[in-house]
Amino acid sequence: MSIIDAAASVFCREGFAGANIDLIAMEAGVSRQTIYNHHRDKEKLFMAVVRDLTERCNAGIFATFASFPDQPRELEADLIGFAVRMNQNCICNRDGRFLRKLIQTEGERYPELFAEWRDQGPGRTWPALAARFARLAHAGHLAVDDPDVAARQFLALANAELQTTFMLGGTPSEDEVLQSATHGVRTFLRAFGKRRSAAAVEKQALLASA
Amino acid sequence: MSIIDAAASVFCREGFAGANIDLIAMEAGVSRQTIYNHHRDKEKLFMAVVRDLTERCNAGIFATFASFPDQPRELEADLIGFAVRMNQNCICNRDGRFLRKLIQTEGERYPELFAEWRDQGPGRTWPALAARFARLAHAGHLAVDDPDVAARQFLALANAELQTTFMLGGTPSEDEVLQSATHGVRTFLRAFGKRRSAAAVEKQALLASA
DNA sequence: GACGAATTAGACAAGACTGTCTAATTTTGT
DNA sequence: ACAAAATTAGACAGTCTTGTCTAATTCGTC
Repeated sequence: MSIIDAAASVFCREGFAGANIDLIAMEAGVSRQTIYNHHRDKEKLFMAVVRDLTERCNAGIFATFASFPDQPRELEADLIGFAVRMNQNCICNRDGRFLRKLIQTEGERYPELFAEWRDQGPGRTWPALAARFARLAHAGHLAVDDPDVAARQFLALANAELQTTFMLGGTPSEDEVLQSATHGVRTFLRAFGKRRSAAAVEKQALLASA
Repeated sequence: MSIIDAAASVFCREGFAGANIDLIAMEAGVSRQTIYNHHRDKEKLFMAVVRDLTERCNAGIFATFASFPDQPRELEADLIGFAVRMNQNCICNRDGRFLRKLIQTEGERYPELFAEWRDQGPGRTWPALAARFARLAHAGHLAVDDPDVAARQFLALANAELQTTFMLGGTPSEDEVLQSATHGVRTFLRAFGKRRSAAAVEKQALLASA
């Protein structure tokens, strides 16, 4: 395991103050001196960890965005799939859990560092997701007035049933993720989905059975 | 400030490992020895803090539940008001912020303590809120199939726009809370509200003006 | 005012951690 | 194979923290 990975793990478990450099060195399989060679001190190491996690999470998020159903076949199923992927690849995975915890626990102590995270993370990802929903609405698949609000509500709904688990730092099971996403997307579509005419439904049923 | 209050404040700011008993004593305006007299050691003090916060938060939550619009006059406005009160009195206030942070930062370290919190907190409040929505649906004001899901989604929607602020431990402004609640309740009602007939709307308008 | 209980300041031992230093060893590039 | 660079183990000083102890002081109650 790399120094940064080991440090992320220990900082998350023990908090900044409780993290022990010797322990990080042990978990990373290097000597303490090597850590001090690469990163001047504990604080610099911590900042490197947050930067690394932010970058990796962003990469994961944008990769997942690429699978957004811009041209949905089955809107509900496609959005549920997207919500599940979002959860599994960006929110419930190691990097996501670690970054969330570090921001929650140490965010107030490092204002400028987390201002950077805010700009690079949510500041870039929310508009990108909102743009997807705007396109979906423009293509006539959704009745959305404010895409920014819709994007936030989409994820809030998809995660609605996972909050308690997230609180304690746990990882929801695949089933829980699927359940929450399914319920969330259904509610989302009850609010923003376009009622299809009876004719359209019949036509689709015919196409599906053919 | 009482010992427990000062301890809550310091534990939140610094984390368990980083919290300094001398600092807690100073902020509480007592000597360190007095703290050791009342609470055997740092860990016992920490547990007392979590228990106290859980109790106070629960009290606030149930007090706020009492203002749930069981017989709504204006469903949207009433639910927005409830969502705002929930946020201001239970989630954004001192106790709510502190308890959330302590659970997020130290939850994994004290499994049995936080199992207790889970039972006493979410385990009691979620069913209570779900029962309110079930009654509202039964009275014909909502079209809800699963009240538990609806309750979770209601709060998730009401807080959808406050997540980033919560992450960093900040307190959203009154305006932000109102905005988020308004958007959230509107979406909630688009999903679960019953379309009123034109006649019903006219009748209600007449009653209101009378 | 007097007596018992609670509180205080301060010293203290024991332990933990950070960050530095050194000298030896290993790895890397050529 | 050799030289430069990186890594290692271990010791070390300095600082901080917890939890205990003691003796003096204050507080509450009668």
